[in-house]
Amino acid sequence: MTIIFSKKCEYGLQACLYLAALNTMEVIPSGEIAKKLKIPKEFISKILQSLTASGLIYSKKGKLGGFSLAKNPNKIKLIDIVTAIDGLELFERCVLGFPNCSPDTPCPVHDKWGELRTKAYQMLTEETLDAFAEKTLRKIKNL
Amino acid sequence: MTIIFSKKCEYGLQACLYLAALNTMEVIPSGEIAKKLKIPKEFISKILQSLTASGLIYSKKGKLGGFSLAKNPNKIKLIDIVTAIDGLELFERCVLGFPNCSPDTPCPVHDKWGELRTKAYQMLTEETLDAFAEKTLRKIKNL
DNA sequence: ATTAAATCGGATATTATAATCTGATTTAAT
DNA sequence: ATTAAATCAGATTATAATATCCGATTTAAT
Ligand code: FES
Ligand code: FES
Repeated sequence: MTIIFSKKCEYGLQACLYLAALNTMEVIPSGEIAKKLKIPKEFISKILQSLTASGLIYSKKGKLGGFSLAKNPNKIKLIDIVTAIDGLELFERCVLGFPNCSPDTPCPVHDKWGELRTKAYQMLTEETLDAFAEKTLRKIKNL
Repeated sequence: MTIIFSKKCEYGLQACLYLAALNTMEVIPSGEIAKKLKIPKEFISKILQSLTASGLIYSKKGKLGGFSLAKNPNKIKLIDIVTAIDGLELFERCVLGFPNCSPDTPCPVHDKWGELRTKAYQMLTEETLDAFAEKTLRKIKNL
């Protein structure tokens, strides 16, 4: 096994990308999100609830309720979702599992790995959700 | 949560790096490896057993038994250990969890992520265990 | 031969993640 | 008012990863 992000986080990222791609202020019920992304409805529901608590997602209760992004997609970055769900451990931990990942106590691959995870962090940081709309829609079409 | 390699794989990598750093052909009992790396003895024992089955590790049974690398450290790469324990899923899977990661059906970060994981693969591939000996010993000293 | 110390195989326990279920509440339409 | 469809909170289940335990076997030294 090998994971970058937990399933929770993967689904959270997918759902936020999807909501951003829809480019609407209307709320979308979790059932529809689950159907479009082909992921379990109850699970994505829970995840969106927690993102609502984090303030990234807005939710509307009751009939005609659902979820939408809490702010403009050009204000949300992938790293925000990762931080809210998985945290930033990935960018602080030794890739070989040794304790105390730091330049002072480097493991044999610390330098190379440090570069890569910095770039991964940049990948999640430099663009906002609106930049991904087209590619998201194209990817979702093929599910 | 966020993982690159499973604990199994992390410990396997650590143990192989340690055995390589010792630069000896003598076998080392799992108890000593566990003590030096501060990891659970029973667990690393199992992991080394499976690596023995994979042919990366040599094991000697009975009193004065233990484990050593099955070949010269300059013939073993980190990727060999990763492949044996976690497999190569990390380098084939979509980082956002979408199905069908390929240039034909790219997710929004496919291109950037593809570059990074290629470099991660290189990191695990281009050097052999002997190259890591010094740094390994220095890291282990601080545990 | 006996003992001690190790791997080995298989089962078991523990913990974390993933997924589902249940019932309460909210809200819009009839 | 009643109904329908949604979020929400909390409990529960299922599955996988992590860790430990036990008994058998192997091997070296006494
Ligand atoms: S110590 Fe291993 S990646 Fe930093
Ligand atoms: S499709 Fe997402 S990384 Fe390739």
